Amino acid sequence: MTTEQQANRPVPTLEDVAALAGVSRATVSRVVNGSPKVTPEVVETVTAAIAQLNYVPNRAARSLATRRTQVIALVVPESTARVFADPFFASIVQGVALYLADTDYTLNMLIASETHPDKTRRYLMSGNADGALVVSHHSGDHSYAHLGHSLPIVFGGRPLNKSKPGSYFVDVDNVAAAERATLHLIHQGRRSIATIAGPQDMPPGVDRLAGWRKAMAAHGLDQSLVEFGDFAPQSGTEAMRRLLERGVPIDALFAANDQMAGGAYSAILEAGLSIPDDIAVVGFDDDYYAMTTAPPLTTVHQPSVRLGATMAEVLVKRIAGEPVDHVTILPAELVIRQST
Amino acid sequence: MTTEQQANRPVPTLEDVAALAGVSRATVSRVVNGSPKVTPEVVETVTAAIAQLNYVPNRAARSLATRRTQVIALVVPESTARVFADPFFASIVQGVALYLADTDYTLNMLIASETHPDKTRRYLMSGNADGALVVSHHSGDHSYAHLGHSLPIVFGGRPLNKSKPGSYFVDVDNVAAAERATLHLIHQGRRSIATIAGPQDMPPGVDRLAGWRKAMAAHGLDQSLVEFGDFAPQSGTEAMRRLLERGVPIDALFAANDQMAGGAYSAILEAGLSIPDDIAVVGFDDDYYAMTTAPPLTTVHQPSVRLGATMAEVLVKRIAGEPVDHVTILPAELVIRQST
DNA sequence: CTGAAAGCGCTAACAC
DNA sequence: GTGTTAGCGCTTTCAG
Repeated sequence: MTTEQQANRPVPTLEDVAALAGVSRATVSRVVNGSPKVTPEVVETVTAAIAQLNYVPNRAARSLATRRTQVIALVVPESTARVFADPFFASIVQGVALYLADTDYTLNMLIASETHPDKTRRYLMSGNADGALVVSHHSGDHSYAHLGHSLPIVFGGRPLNKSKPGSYFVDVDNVAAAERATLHLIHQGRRSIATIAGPQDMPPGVDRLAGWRKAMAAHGLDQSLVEFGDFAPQSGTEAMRRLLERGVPIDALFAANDQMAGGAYSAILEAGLSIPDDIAVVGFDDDYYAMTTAPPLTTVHQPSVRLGATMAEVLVKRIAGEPVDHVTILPAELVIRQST
Repeated sequence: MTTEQQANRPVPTLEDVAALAGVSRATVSRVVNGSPKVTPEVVETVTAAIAQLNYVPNRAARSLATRRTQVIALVVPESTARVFADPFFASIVQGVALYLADTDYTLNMLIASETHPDKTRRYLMSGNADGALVVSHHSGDHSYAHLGHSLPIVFGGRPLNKSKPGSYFVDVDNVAAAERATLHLIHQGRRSIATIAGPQDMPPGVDRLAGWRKAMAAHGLDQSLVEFGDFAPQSGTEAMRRLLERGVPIDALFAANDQMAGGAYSAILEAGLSIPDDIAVVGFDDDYYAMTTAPPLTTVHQPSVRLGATMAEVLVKRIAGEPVDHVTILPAELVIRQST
C-alpha cells in the first residue's frame, strides 16, 4: 500500500485526486475515462480536484493496465527520409500529427534502417504501438505488409502489386488527376501532346502514364510521344531532348512530376522554343519547382497534408474496430498557372 | 501471482524468459539491463532464452518501474509546421530520428497548437517525456524556455534574446557563414556588394546581416547597400528592385536566404542584367531554390541533418547527467555554383 | 551473485 | 453508483 506522501510529490497521482475528492481511486478513474455511471455531483467534485491538482494521468501506468499504448508509429524507410528535399513527406507528417493532436494518440516517428529492418519490425511487433503508418514516397513498397497480421497498418500510396489483398492504404487518384491534366491541354487546343513518364516500377509512374493515355485515347490522339524519366530534374531535361529530337512537332507536354517538368523547361528553352506559346507544360505534385520556374507551372496539387490526416484517421478507426474500406482514394486538383 | 500461461501468449514476458532459463525474474532483468554482477554463464543461458523467445521488454512496464519514459519529444510550433515548403525542418527531424535510432529513446512528434499552448506544456510537464527538443525555424522563439526547469530542453536556433541564460541550444554559425559568403564575393573582385537582409526580429536575419557587415568592414567597403525582405521570394524581387533603383552600380548581392536570392534573380533579369557577369549572387540555406535557379546559386549549405542529430545528442547527454555546453555552434559551408 | 517481495500508477472485474 | 481487490510487466531494495 502506498503511504501518503503527496505533499511534495512533483506529479500528482490518481490517488492524490481520490484523497482530495474523498472518493476511491476507481471512481476517479471512471471520471477520467468518462464512464457514464458516476453521479453528476461526484463527477463535479472529482473534476474540481483534478483541476486543482493539475492532474494528468500517467501514460505508462495506464498503458500497462489496459495493454494499449495509445501510440501510433510512423515508419519512414531510411531511403525515403534521405530524400529530405521532398516537401511531400514533411506534409504527410504534418497531416498525421495534426490529426492525432485531437485524439489520445501520440506520434512515434521511426526511421526504418534498411540494414537492420528487424529492429523496426521487432519494435512494432512487441506491443510498442497500437498501430503503424508506413510511408514510402513513390515506391509503393509494402514490405511491412506481413506485419499487418500482428498490428493494424495503413500505407500511404497503393502497393505496387495490386493483387495484395488485405492491406489498407490511402492514395491519391493519380490516374484521374493525370487524365484531368491532359484534358486541360486538349481543351486548350493542343493536339500533339507528349509525356515524360515516371519509372514504371513505381505506382505513381504507372498511374500517371495511364491517366495520360486515357485522355489521349478518349480524343483519338496519338500516344507515341512517350519518354521515361526517374522523377529527377536531369532526367526530365534528357527525356525532353529525346522527344524534341524525334522531329515530330510537339505543342504540349505532361510531365509525371514537377521536377521533371522543370528539367524539361531547360531543354525546351535551349531548343529556342517558348512556354507556353510553342509548348504548353503541365507537371504533377505542386512542389517547390512549380512555383519557382518561369513561367510558373500548371500542375496537379498533391493533397499531402490531407493524405497524412486521412491515413491517421483510417488507422485510428481500424484500431477502434470501426469498419473502414481497405482502399481510400483522395482526389487531386489541377492548379492552373502560366505554363499552359 | 501470475499463473503460467505463456503457451499461447502473443508476446513473451520477462517471466517467461525466467522460467525457460530457470532463474528468477530479477536475474533476467539484470541481464537485460547489463548489470555487471551476473555470472557469465547465467548471462549466456538467459541470453539464449531471450533469443529463443524473441523477447522484447515492455516499455510501459519498464517506464512505470523506473519512472523514466525513454521518450524524447520533438515540439514543432504549428506555424513552423505549416511551412511545409521548408525542407530545413524535414532534415532536422531526419537528423534527430537517425541519432535516436541508435539509442534507447523513442521520438515523439508534437505539433504545438498555438491556440492551445497549454496542451503541449502539460503533456511535457506530466512526465510523458524525458526531454524535449524545440524547433522553430528562423523565429528564435524560446517560449518553452520556462519549462526548462521541469524538463531538459534543447532548442534549435539561438534565442532572439541573447540574455536568456540557462537555456541550451544548438545553432548554425550564421555570422561566420555570411561573412565567408561575402568574402567569397570580395575575393572575386566584387566591390559594390549589396545585401538583402532578413527580418531583424529573427536571429538568422540579424546574424547574417552582421556577417555581411563584418566582411565589408574588414575590407573598408561601403555598407549602405542594404534592403530588407521577409525571407519570401517576392520580397527578394522587391528589395532588389529598390536596390537597383538607387542608381548606384552594384556588382554583387548577398541575400540572406535562397528564396530571396531567387526573387532577386527576377529583378536582375528584368533590368537586363546578367548573372554572374553583371551581378554575382550568393544565397543562404542551400534549399530547392539554389539548385533550381538558372544559373545555379552559390550559397551557404545548412547542416540541417547534423543540426537535428546534434540537438538530440546534447539532449541525451543532458538527460544522462553528462556535462554539456549550453551553446553548440555548427559551422556551415559555402557551396560554390554558377552564380558567382 | 541470486532470489523474494514490494511496489511504479492505473484499470477492471467483482462485490456491496 | 462506488469501493475493494487484483494484477498489467518490470525494477529494485533487501536478505541470503
